[in-house]
Amino acid sequence: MTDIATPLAQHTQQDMDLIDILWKQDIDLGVGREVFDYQQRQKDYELEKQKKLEKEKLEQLQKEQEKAFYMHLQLDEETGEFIPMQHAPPVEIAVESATLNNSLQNKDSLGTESTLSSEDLIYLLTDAFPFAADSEPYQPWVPEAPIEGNQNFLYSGPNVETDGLKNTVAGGENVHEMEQAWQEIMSITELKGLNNEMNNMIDLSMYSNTECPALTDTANNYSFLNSMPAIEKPINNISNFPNDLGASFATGIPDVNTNASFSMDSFCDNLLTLIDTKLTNVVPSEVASNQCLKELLNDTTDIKDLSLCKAFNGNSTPEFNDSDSGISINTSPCGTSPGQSMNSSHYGDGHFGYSDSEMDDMDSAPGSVHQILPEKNKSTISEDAFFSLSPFIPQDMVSFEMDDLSPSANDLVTAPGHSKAPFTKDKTLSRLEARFTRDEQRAKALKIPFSVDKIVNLPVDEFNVMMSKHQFNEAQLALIRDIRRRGKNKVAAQNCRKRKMENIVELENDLDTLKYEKEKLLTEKGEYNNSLFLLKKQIGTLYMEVFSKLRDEEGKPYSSQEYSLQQTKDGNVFLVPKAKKLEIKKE
DNA sequence: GAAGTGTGTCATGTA
DNA sequence: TATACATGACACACT
Repeated sequence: MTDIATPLAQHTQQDMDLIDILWKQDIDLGVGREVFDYQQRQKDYELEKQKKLEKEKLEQLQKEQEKAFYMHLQLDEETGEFIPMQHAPPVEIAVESATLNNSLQNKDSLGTESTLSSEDLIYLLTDAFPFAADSEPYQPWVPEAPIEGNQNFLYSGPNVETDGLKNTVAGGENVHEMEQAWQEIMSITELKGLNNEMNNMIDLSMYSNTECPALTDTANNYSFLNSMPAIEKPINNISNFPNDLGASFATGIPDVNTNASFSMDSFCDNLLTLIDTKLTNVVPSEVASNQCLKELLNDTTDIKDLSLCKAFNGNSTPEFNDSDSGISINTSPCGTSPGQSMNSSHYGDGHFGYSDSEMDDMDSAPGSVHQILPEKNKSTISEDAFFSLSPFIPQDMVSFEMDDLSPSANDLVTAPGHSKAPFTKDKTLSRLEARFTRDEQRAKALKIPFSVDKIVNLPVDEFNVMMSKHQFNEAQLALIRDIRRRGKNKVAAQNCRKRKMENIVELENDLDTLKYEKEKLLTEKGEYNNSLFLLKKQIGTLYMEVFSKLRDEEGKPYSSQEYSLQQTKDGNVFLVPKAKKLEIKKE
C-alpha cells in the first residue's frame, strides 16, 4: 500500500488495476486518489524539503542570536543569575567572527549596537527560544570542515540581518512565549548548583576524552552551552565518561544541541538517569571482569555527590558510602582483603577435617587467609539488588541460595559472640559479616547446597529427605549437623533468655502487686487498730459507768480495787471479788 | 580500663 | 537411641 514510489508510467496495467482495487477499498476510509499519484507526492516531497531547509536556516540563525544575546549578559556570581551588562561593551560578533566565516560577519550590524534595550533582549529571547512552537525533528549538523576550538560558531546560513529581523518581529507577537522564554533563561541560572555538583565529576577525567570523540565534538559544538559558564563544566565533563556512558550520551545530546526548547532540568535528568541506567545494567553482568567499571564504582563517592539531582535520589545508589573505610581492597572481585572472613573461599575443600574451632582460628588469623579466587560466577543471581550490585560481595557469594540472602531477623543481628573478626573497626566488613553468619560462610565454603535456614528449621522428616537427595562427605555431614544443632540451640537460647526476661518482668510485676497488697493490709490494720482502740475506750467507759452504779447491802459503792465485773459465756454479768477472780483463773 | 549488656556457643539435663 | 528443647556457664564484642 505504501510502496508506490515508482512512477505511474512505469506501472503495468496489472499494477494500475491493483491500485484501483486498493483505492476503492480505501476510499471508504477517506483516502483520495491523489494519494496514489506519484507526481502529486513528489510535489509534496519537494515542498517538505523546502520547508525543512528553511527551518534549518532558521535554527542556524537562532543559534547566532543566542550567542549575541549572551554576549550582552554577564553572570552575577552572587545570585547566579544572568543579568544584562550595565556597561555592556559593544557586542562585537566581529571579534568572534575573526574565526567565523563571512556570513557571520554580516552580523556586524547587530553587534555594533552599544547596548541592547530590554525590548531587544525580549525579541532576541523570543527568537532564541521559540520552544515548542516550531519544534522540529532533529537534524544533525555535520560541519563541512574540521572544527577546532571557537570555530564552533561557523555559520553558513542566510543573511542574518534580514532573516533575523523577520524572525524577531514574528517572535515578538507572542508575549506569553516571551515571558516564558525569559523565565526559562532565569531558571537556567538555577543550575549553578548543578554546576557545583557536576564539578565533582571531574575526578572521572581518568577516562580519556578521545574515547568519545563524537561526544566531545557534540559537546563542543554546542555553542550555546559553551557560552554559558554555569553549565560549561557539565557539558565538558560529559566527554569524560567511559565509552559506554559516553556513547549513550551522544545519543542524548542532540536534544540539547538542536532543540530550542531544551531544558537543563531535563538534561540533568537525562544525564543522571543515563548514569543510573548504566550502573544498574552493567554492574551485575560484568562486575567481576570489567576493570573500567570497577574504577568507576570506586569513584562512586564522586557520582553520589550528584544525589541532589533527582535522578540520583532513586534506588540505584547502593551503599558505597563505606568504601572509604579501607574496604576498597574488598571491592575487587579478586578479594585481596585480609579481613575476608566472609569470603568463604579460604575455607575451601582443603580444610576438610578441621573442627569449628580450628576454622574459627582461621577466621581470626588475618595472615592465614588464603587468597583463593572464586572459581566461578554462578548465574544464580540474588533477588537482593545489593548483592547483585555491590562490588564488595564476591561474585560467587551471589550464588548462595535465596534463603541465605534473606536471613531471619535473628540472623541479621550482628554476631559478636565467637566471631573473631580481625578488623572490627571496619564497619562495612562487620555489616557484611553480620549479613552472612559464620555458619552460612562455612556452608558456602563446603559447598553445601542448602541454606542455613533450611538446615536449621526443616522438620526432621523433611530434613532427612533433603539430606538423602545428596551425597556428602564427613566434613559436610558434620558441618550440617553442627549448623542444625547450633541453629536450634541459638533459637533455644534466645527463647530461654526471652522467657527469663519475661519471668523477671512477671516477678517484678508480682513484686509490685505484693507490695501494693502489703500497703493495703497495713492500712487496713491501722484502721482496725483505731477501731479497736475506740471500742476498748467505749467499753472502759461503759464498765466504769456500770461499776459505779453498783451498791452493796449497806448502800456503799464497791471498791474497784477489790471487785470487778466478769461476764460468763452465757452472757450473765457477775460482780466478782478480785481475789476470787484470781482463783477462778488459776482453776 | 572496669562494668554492664547482648549474643552465640557448649555442655548437660529432661521430655 | 535420636531428637528437640531448656538452661547454666562461658567467651566475646560492644557500649
